[in-house]
Parts: sequence; C-alpha cells; structure tokens
Amino acid sequence: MATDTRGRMIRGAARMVGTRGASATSLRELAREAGVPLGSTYHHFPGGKHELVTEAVLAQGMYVDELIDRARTEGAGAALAAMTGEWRRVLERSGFRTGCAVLAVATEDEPDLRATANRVFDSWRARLTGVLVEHGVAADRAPGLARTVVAAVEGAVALCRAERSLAPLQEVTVEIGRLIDSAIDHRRGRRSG
Amino acid sequence: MATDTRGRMIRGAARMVGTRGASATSLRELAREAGVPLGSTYHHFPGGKHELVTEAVLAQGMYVDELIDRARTEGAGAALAAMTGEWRRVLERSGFRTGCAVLAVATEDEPDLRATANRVFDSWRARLTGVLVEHGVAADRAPGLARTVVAAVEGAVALCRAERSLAPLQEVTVEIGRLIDSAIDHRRGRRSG
DNA sequence: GTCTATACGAAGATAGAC
DNA sequence: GTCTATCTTCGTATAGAC
Repeated sequence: MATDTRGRMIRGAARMVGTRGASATSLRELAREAGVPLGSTYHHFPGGKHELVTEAVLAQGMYVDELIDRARTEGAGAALAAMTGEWRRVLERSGFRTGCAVLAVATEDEPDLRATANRVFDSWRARLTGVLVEHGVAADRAPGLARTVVAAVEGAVALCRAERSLAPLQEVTVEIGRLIDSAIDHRRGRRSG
Repeated sequence: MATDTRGRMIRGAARMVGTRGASATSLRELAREAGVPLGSTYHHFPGGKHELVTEAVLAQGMYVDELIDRARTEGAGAALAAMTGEWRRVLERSGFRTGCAVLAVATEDEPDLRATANRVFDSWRARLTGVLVEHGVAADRAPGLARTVVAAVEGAVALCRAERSLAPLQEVTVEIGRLIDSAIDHRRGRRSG
C-alpha cells in the first residue's frame, strides 16, 4: 500500500538521519532500505529528499511529544524518564550508532530543516514546561528549566554516541532529576514557609 | 609559509564543520576559503579530508581546554561561564549559523571522528571534574556533574542555532549554575553539620 | 502508479606538468 | 613544493517505458 510505503520510508529516514545526519544520508539508500525504487520516492515525496527528511524530523518530534504527554500525570521526573528511556532504547538497539534526527538537522545548515527542528524542540519544551508547572515549579522558572532539560538530554545522547556508553544519559538523568526536584522543593518551601 | 597555511586551513575547517557538519563540508570549499589550490591540500594534509577534520576537532578541543584551565582558580561557575561565553561569541559572530565542530562529528557516523570527538569531550569533562572537586563538590559526584555540564552546554548551543537566539544558552547557564551551587552547598552542609 | 535508465553536477583523490 | 587537469564514484532529480 502506498501509505505504508510512505510510513516505512519516514521511519527509515528518521533512523538514518539520526545515525549519519541529513546531508550524509542519500535518497538512494533510503529508497533501497525501504525496498522502493529511487524513482518512486518522488511519487511518494514530490519534494524529494527535503520533504522526506522534514517528515522524518516531525515524526520523531510527535513521537516524543506523545511520550511526554503519557507521563504527564505521573510527575516531572516521569516525563524526564520517558525521554531518557526512549533514547536509551534507541542507543542500545543501534549499538550507539543512532541518535536524534532533530539534533542532527539542527547542527547542519539548511534553513528550512533548522526551522523544523526548532518547532520540534519548542514543542517538547512547551510540553515539559506544562508538566513542570503542574507539579509545582514556579511559572517564571519552568520555561528555562524545560529548555535546560531538552538541551541536556540532547547533549547526553550525543555524548553517549561519542563514548559508546549509556553513562552520560544516566548521569544527566540523575543530575537533571535533582535540579527538577530542587525547583519543586524550592517552591514548596516558599509556600510552607 | 606552509605552517601558516596549515593553521589557516585548520581554523577554517573548525568553523565550517561547526556550521555544516563534516560530511557536508567539501575539501574544495575548505581549500578555496584558505586560498589554497585543491591539490595542495594533500601536501599539507596527506590524509586528506579525514586528517584535516580531525585536526580541526582537536584544535577546538584544545582551545576550550585552555579556557577551562584559565578559569580554574576563579571557581566552578567561572569555568561554566568560560565555556558558555565562548559559544555565545561563536553564535553571535556567525548569526547563529556556527556551532561546535566536536558535536557535529559526534552526531555523524565516522568511527575515527567519533573517537576523536570522544577524546575531546572527555578532556573537557576531566578538567571540569577537577575544577568541581577543587571547589567543594564531592569526588564521587563530580564526574557525573561534569558530564552533565558538557552535555547541557553542547545541547544548548544546538538549541540556540535551531531557534536563532541566545536564550537556551543563557537559561542553561543559569540552571546548571544553580545545580553546581547546590552540589557545593550540599557538601559544605555535610562538613559543617 | 511503478520502476528503469539516465542527465548533470559535485564529491574525494591523484597524476604529472612546472 | 605548487597547482592544473582529470579519474572515478556518487549525489539529486527527472524522463519516459510499461
């Protein structure tokens, strides 16, 4: 089915872009991996590679959005764990070769893809901000703290790939968890005292 | 002079790799920017593009190493500020187009370059660990906290590029600064109580 | 709609003239 | 030692047969 082919290509592109970056990923390889002839990719994605990579970045964004939403009621720590747990799975399954496709396009120099990455990061940040506020972080601190969470997690995934170890992600989870806890405690302290 | 040409090419490569990533940066462009004919680059760098990019990543690593060393006695916050201040300058001067060449090669899939990025990250982490311990962070916590600093700063630079704003770096500086302070306070609290 | 064949440009690398 | 010209491979994209 055409729709299935499209989805397969998008998922494959998210993985390959997260592994090699967008510019180092060829449409030929993407097509071959999905079992689609090169020429047919332009039927499914008239905009070519640009359109496919954009869809892949947005798909990765929406997937993490959903993970955050599902952990929302459990607490701020659960939202953090949802993100780090997902990246842990991706890293382990790929032997530390695959990371985040959003970070990959954010570190290249393609204006449209950069803007797409920005929308995804901002979506994560907005969701995390909501979770933090719901669980007691001051409204004026939550956006900055949420952005710090996104930055630290993305950086940790890159460090895990560099050293082929989960240690950075685990340590960042612990330290950023402490930071979130202290932001909540600080507010509670204010309320009660 | 040959040595000067080599240095010019390395500095140019660090900037271009930090802007576009290693795979999207061509040796032709690197040569043209340094005013060197393509064929001559193989005289200065017999290992070709691979050697030039490796040198560029190591140069960026050593430069930040020195920034950390110089801020060492001033305190842990000064070491953090030295890193974030440098990235702020790079981002501003390039109109948010240029980031960290080390992160760029860490997010691609070239085993040798990945290993080089790992050595650089680990050098930063080791130096930061020393600074943290010197200023009162517990020895068993400092390495993980130092890695969190590296991850958060690298992630923040990527976020700044994505949203074309210094806000992520500024907010990360504030929040990670708080985390470092609390790690120091916690130790002092233990000592005195 | 699906796929083969190909156009056209740019990449890394090298040979060899000067 | 420096640089021009070129080899080979691979990239995106498309034309057009089925």
